[in-house]
Amino acid sequence: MTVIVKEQVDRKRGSVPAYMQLSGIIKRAIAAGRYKPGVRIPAEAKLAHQYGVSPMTARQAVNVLVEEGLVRRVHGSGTFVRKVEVSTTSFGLEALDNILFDSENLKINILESTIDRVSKDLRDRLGIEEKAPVIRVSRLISHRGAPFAIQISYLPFDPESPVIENMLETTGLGELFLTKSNSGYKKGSLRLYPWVMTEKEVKMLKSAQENAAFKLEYTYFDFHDKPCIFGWFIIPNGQLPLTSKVGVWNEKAN
Amino acid sequence: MTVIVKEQVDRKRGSVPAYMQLSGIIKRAIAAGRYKPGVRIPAEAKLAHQYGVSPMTARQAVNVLVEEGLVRRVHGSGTFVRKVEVSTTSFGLEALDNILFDSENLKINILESTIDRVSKDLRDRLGIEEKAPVIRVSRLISHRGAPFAIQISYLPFDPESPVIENMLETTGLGELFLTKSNSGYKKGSLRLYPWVMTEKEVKMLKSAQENAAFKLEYTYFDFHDKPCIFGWFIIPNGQLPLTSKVGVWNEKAN
DNA sequence: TAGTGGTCTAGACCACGGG
DNA sequence: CCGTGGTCTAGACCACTAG
Repeated sequence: MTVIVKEQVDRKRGSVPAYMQLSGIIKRAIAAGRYKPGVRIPAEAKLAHQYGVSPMTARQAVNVLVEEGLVRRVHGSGTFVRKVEVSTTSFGLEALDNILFDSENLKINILESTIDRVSKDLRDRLGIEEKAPVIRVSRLISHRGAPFAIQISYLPFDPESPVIENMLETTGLGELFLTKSNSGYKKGSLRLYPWVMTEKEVKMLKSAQENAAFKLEYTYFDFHDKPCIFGWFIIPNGQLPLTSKVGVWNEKAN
Repeated sequence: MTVIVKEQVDRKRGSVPAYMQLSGIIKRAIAAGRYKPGVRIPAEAKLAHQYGVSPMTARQAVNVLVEEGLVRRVHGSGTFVRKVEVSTTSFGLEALDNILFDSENLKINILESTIDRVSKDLRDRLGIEEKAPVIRVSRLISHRGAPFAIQISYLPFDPESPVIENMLETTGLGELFLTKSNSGYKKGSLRLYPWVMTEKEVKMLKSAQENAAFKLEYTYFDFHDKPCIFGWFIIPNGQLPLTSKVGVWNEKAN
């Protein structure tokens, strides 16, 4: 006969926090199928009482599961186990960040740098007036000696700002979007597309076999909500792993 | 002379929760550039005292900003305003979900359905033994009358399970991954690639001008951690908007 | 050692949902 | 109405960082 011993929360000093232990207990119940998708898990007050913790601590435990996308709170009615579906998926750009901030292994070549009067569409994106000039810079970004991506950026030309020199001086991508005259951005908006590279792009990026790529388009705004840089990266397939996990992956760890 | 009146937290019943008001106050300070990237915001205890709320409430206010990626907590040293960078970006698949669960406007055509002995690579992904047979189903998914995506899925063939009928019966994608013999998945792993469509794919999806697409690959696991479905979607460019916002976008709203 | 965030208590009342 | 989650209190002690 198998005796199921109810898991307890261990309150010794130096142990894993109580709320993490409790969230682990619930997570294991979900992973084992004891709490099935769609069913309600015990109320927070009940969890608190059963495991001898305070309501706030029980709540914090449930918060962990909410943030992991495992359960959904419904005010007034309960907390329910979610189905494992596409919905909770999200892809982060940490991988891109790791490369862009790895300044030691990063090399940036300016391919072209021009001042142009550009299309209406582009002026709209940058929020600038009638036929004002715009700087266009295209760069080849290499990482660990291999071509990694192409970057195009557009920004309004301001004769009073030493922006061009800064743009051209940029060696680390930590400051890629940053210039000395700008202490940062207030906000940004990004969009990801699939992209078929042109022959020229394939050649520059030396990805001979492959012409599928991501196009990552960005617009960043200053503290007056004025768009001040617009552009995109072309990143060949294989350079930027976009992965995501859903459901219960770490039920063992507390 | 301009008098700056310090914002207060309004504690009337029925008003916005105190922690949301306080997070809004801090957010506006960041948006206005009063708290610049890299600098420390006031300690939680200080916030609690200054705005007349309890420490837990002040903490909850800061939690909001942490979740929005605006600040970073450093244990023992403080909470700091983050730069607006690529790092905090993440792309969600809600848009895909909205289509896949919009069963009224969804139509699914089985293009092909076969039982094969497949390559070692594929058997490894499905965690099955030596040359065991595998079901392959390819579907054309249409939404509001227009082709939306192609889906390929592989799953182990089990003669004792009525899986094939279920797969073929599937009309709504809510149950696309689900079969009657399966109450759900424990976990899943997804990966997004750029993809250049073949002529055949372009023809089926009627996206004449365009052959750039996303390839969304998935593996889902049952409650024994056994991979039980593997496959991918081919989604032409323009069908699946992947967007993300970083930085301060809603400083007005509390 | 002083100051920070991290955890936790033992309650309270409110807002919401469904019977 | 009752049970649920949502907000909130007024503290406590611990863990960590930096001077």
